Amino acid sequence: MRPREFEPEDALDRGMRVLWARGYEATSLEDLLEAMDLSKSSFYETFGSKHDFMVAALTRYIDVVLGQLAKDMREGSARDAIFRTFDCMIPTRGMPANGCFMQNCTIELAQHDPEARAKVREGLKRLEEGYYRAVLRGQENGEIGREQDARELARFLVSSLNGIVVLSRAGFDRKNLLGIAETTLGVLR
Amino acid sequence: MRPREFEPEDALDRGMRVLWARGYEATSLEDLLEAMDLSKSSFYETFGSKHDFMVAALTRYIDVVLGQLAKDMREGSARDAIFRTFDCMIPTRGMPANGCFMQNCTIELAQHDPEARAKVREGLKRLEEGYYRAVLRGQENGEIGREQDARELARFLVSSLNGIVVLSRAGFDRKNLLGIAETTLGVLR
DNA sequence: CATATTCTGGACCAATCGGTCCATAACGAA
DNA sequence: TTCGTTATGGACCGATTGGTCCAGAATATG
Repeated sequence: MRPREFEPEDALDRGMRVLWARGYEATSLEDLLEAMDLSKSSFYETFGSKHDFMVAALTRYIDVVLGQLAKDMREGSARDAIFRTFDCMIPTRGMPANGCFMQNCTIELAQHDPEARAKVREGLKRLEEGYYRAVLRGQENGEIGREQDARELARFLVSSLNGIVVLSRAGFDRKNLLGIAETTLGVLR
Repeated sequence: MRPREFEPEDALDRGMRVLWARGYEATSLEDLLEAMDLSKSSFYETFGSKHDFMVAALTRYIDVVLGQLAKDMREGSARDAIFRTFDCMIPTRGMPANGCFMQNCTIELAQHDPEARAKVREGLKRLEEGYYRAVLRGQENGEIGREQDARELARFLVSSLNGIVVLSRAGFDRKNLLGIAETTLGVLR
């Protein structure tokens, strides 16, 4: 046996970042190979196809990024926890505003690509669950009123996060985006 | 002089719908020509290039769709007017959820394409102005409290609309999206 | 009807696309 | 060191990409 000369996960991460920044269709295989420092045969041997790779990258993004987001939301003040999810998706000034890879895939692929669509819906569901639990926790400890349905609020937060991320990709200032996030939190009363 | 055999605006509209549904990169010139019922030479003679056409389509979308949206918002109850903008961007069950062409361009193009970026920012600004005026009207006639800054609320509404549209493209039910819209309106108190 | 002008269809182009394949290099096991 | 196995680089593929160009069709004008 001859061992691989690359780490599949590292390569996946590097390739994901390219798809994230440029989009699926606008990224050529050559772009991917260059970023991943891989030969064509290694790429196809390991990942199957460009499309398969995109699905793998999306899966990993949902696991890693959204997993971390949901994990960070599990403790402390519900309002703070929720605000943090917004804060960490808002790019700091000067950083590239790549938005959210899952959102990019939603817009570019979800409507015509069943696999991408399924992944995206799974990711959105996980995000909603994270918010749902945070809202419930907030309602239990009195931070958030019980008049509004926790499920509705969770869906509202998923939508709000996506809205902010869209505007970040359009180049809105961090300051304005944080303002929107605060206005959003105003619903939780 | 020989007269044109097609109506440029009609062709622009038909082509725009294809870009809207499939995205810029995923749409080939052949796709466009077929949808527009045009020959290649007529296309290039009239629109210059695929990229120029996309900019023209985006310009027209902003003028027509967002113009209508802003116009419909100018009268009557501010809350109702704002809600209507959400309602009309939420697809009815069974209809294709193409979302918002400007949003699609934001995600797919704004970061790397300066022209698309400029158009998108102009469109978002116009949308914000529409909401701003509606919020001011609401604050003047007592529908909306004066505690919150109208500009902040306008930006929040732009963001919220975009969030809902993203979820619509992900396949969320109209019922849930309307629920999100109502929760959003709850901020206007 | 003749002519000048403009529009159209499609041949044609180089470049690039995603993907396959194989000779060879590089390693683990013996 | 030899052998068997696997990973790698790159040649190669047909299809498609966006774009150019021109011969000829169609029409307004005189």
